[in-house]
Amino acid sequence: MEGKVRVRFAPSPTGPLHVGGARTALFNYLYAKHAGGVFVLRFEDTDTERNESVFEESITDGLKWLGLNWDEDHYQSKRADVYRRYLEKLTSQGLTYEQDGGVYFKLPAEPRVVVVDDIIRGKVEFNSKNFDDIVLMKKTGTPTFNFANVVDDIDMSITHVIRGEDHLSNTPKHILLYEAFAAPIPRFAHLPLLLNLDRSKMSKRTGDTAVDDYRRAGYLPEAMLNFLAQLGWSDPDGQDFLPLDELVKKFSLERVQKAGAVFDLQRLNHLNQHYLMRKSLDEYIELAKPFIAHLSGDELMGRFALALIQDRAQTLSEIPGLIEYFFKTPDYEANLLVFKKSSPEQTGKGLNATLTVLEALEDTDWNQVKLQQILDETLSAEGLQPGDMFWPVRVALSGEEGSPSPVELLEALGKTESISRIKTAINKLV
RNA sequence: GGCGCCAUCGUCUAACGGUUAGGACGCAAGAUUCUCAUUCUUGUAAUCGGGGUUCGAUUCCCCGUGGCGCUACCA
Repeated sequence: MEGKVRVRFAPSPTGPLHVGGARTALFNYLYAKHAGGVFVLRFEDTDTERNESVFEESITDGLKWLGLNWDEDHYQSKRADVYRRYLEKLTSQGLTYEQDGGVYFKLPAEPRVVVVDDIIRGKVEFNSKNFDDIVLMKKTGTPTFNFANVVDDIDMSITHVIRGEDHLSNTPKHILLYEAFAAPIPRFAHLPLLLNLDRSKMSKRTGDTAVDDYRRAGYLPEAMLNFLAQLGWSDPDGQDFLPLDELVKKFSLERVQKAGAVFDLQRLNHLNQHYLMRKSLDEYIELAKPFIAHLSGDELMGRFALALIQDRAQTLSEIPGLIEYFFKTPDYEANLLVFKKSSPEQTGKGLNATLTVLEALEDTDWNQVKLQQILDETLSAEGLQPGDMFWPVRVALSGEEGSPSPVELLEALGKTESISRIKTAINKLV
């Protein structure tokens, strides 16, 4: 029987959690959970110059937000004794030497071919004659990435190394170290890189690359998860929307793409809107709260407003812009009141007729069904076109070219405010 | 420069040698008695080039081209 699957996500806390890192973490998580294995989080914090604890928090917060819970965590900064012990194993075999205060690993005297057997890419051959001796310990006394990474993967019994393709070229050096330690070599899987629109490596981008940027912009974790999962992997059944537990069930490294994948925001937006629209109103309100804290007004009306725009926002951060006019008097040009197929005269007629019937309407009848009925009746009684009435009433209430329908707005705003706004519109028109 | 990886619509991708090369995003048009959004329908658009292998290549091999990565006492 094979040993239990153990994978690791090994970020260095020199920056906030990057979307590429999140994708790597996700694939590790999916592979581990699919196999009933263990997902290890290992901070590779040996670069004391660039490490910051805020970045550790960014990484753990980001993983938690996405629901990628880890089973163990480790810090390389706390494992100096381990590296010293492993270094001694190599030194006692005469495989190392010191130079300029650093410790180096001697490459094989005779050049040889090192084969990386990659799950995604197949067998990749490298010749050791193209490498330089490997630095194991810096003169500061801390281990290098190449050394600490391999030692930890051995020491933590990592069975599968799933990481970005940018590490493929380092892998033959790592294999040489595994061999020197007479340690079992894990399976490797090098993931395609995430790319900018211009197909350059995404980590070099200047815009939003941190997971937290997207969280703050109002993206949902389930949308981000779905998006990242399908950057380099595809569901065998062609499903576009899969929750995390479904991803776990269906994931396999065999279906991972070899070519780099462009991070296309339009697709993320689409996924986000999809998940946003399907939230219950109560959930939606909770999600929206932090984004609309600055808008004050009647709570019930706020609830109405959010219900009306729920299928219109792609991100939570768009919400305040979409519901602002519910909370404050809209500002717009008078000519916006006139529909393109109408005239100022007809528009005025429509608004005045509407005002008259609304003022006569009992408070108890102030609901969408009744309002729609009454407006329809008025329309035919006055011999008006829909654009002579529905459009200007809607603009009078919202001040926007695009918005929910007039009866929805009337119900949400209530009688007093609606009538006030329609009067304002009539005055604007003359 | 050296070493390595990669190559299907604009983008994410499907098609374990035989399909009218499929889906999704985007875009365009239409329907849903005003707009926007939603929903539905339709349309748009791809196998990088050249050689092989094969009865037959998106698929296998070689060359070219292009993109990317690595080549740090960064990870």
